[in-house]
Amino acid sequence: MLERHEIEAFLTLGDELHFGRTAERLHVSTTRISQTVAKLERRVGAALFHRTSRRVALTEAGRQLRDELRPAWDQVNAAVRRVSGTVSVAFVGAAGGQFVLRIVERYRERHPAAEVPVREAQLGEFATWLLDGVVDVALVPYPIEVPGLAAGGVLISEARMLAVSAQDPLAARQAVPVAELADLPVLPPAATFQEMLTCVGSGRGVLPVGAHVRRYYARPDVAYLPLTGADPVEWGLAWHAERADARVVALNRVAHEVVRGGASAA
Amino acid sequence: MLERHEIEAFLTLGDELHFGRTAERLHVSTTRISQTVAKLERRVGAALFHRTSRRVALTEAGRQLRDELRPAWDQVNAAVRRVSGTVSVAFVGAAGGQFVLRIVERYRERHPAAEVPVREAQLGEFATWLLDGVVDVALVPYPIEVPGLAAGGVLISEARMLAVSAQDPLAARQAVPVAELADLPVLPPAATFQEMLTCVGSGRGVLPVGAHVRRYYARPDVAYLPLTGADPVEWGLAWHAERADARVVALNRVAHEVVRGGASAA
DNA sequence: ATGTCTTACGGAAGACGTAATAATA
DNA sequence: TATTATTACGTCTTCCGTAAGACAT
Repeated sequence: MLERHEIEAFLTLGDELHFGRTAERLHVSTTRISQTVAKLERRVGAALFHRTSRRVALTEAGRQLRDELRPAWDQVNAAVRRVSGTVSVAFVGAAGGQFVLRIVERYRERHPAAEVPVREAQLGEFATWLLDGVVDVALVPYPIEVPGLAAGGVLISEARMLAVSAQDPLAARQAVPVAELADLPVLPPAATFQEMLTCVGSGRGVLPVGAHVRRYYARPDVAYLPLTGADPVEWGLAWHAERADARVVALNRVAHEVVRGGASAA
Repeated sequence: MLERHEIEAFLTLGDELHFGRTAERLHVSTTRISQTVAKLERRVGAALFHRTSRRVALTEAGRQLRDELRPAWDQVNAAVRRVSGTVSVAFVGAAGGQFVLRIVERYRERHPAAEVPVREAQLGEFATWLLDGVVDVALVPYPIEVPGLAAGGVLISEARMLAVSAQDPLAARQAVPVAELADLPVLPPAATFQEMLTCVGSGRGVLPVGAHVRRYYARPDVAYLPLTGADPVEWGLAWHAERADARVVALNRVAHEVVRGGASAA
């Protein structure tokens, strides 16, 4: 019945309520949106938008169509994304980005039609992203303690180190036994990792980190010491348990292949 | 992502597993189906059909896509049909057809984009049709005793008459009191109305009918007599209670307007 | 040999953008 | 007057059918 470009023009205009922004999002001219929507209204036989040159609003019929069409159309697109292997991936931290890129590269070789967008997530965000469907998979530090998320198994294991201020007397030592942590001012989680390192650098506390941080977050104000006796930091993929999918298992398999193929943590 | 004609070609070919029949159903050439499906497969990045010049079958990916795409696409079309006012209507009996056509004509005036297919149903069929979604609304004799169906109110009320064989001594009388029915061989329901009238004509029994039957089913072998004292026969619209919809209420309203506007039973 | 899917190619429909116009605040 | 939607029109993609080819039974 309706053509794809009509559906997308209608739904986007229903979101934006503005022909210019709609055209921009759809990478066409505003003219096209105007004509497409007009044609769609003729076809449906009812006005879908009230519009003056100053305001755009959905009519009752438009609201009804949007409410019914949006979920259905989303499902259509989800179906083709799944069959084409399109997966969106997030990573946490700089090293994760490096590693994810290698995984995605290998995955793309096997799914040439798949689009695999990669985004960076902050430590505090990734759980929400996965649960809300912002991304399908994320490379995150284990263990995952969020209910509803599933883990794909450890991919990277790295030594745990301690980030301390370069000014701190600790910085002169070779290593710190893990038992000493109890006596040190360990920083609480913050929104971004750089933020926490800045706190470390200013001497407000210390922070246990993975070994890769030494290389990816080298700073003059922060020193990194081995945390002797500590458990290693482990990384792996995570996803929304109920939305698990042929695509995510495929991506997880590829990730483990990349690891076995000699790729190791930074 | 996918174009309408691609989706329809894919889903139809998934049904038919035959390019020729698919092309026929879609009113295009087989060439088009071949090219469209080929393009779709390139776009998705996976073969959707195994095919030789002798056999067509869905691949695993094709099966998956079909299973996910079909319900989503059906929803898209249902949304469009609802907003455009498209309704499918069935009627029972010849007089019902006349009346339904008048209702539909008026309805179409108000919903110029609506397609309103009209079909005839046999007495024994209409409930199944409504429950299965074969049609959205039906004009049927009341009362409706099928659970799950809703009634739109009496539209037509006509005198009840008795169909008897022209050979029967009864045929000579002016009328039959309803009390006498208990002593007469009333025919049980059969698949079609003509079938039952044939039984009446052959003298196997009598049949209470609505007054319009006298005019629409006049036969030399059947005579119609007033059934004095009997309740009238009532007709009205029926629909699937849970799928009730702006369209069916609109159609029901139009039907009542047509009745009030001076249109009466045959 | 026949039925069936695919490739080659010319024609038509319509999707698209630029420029000019109308309408609102 | 400035912003925004609509109309007019020419271009160009691509959808489509006919005819010929390839393939399987």
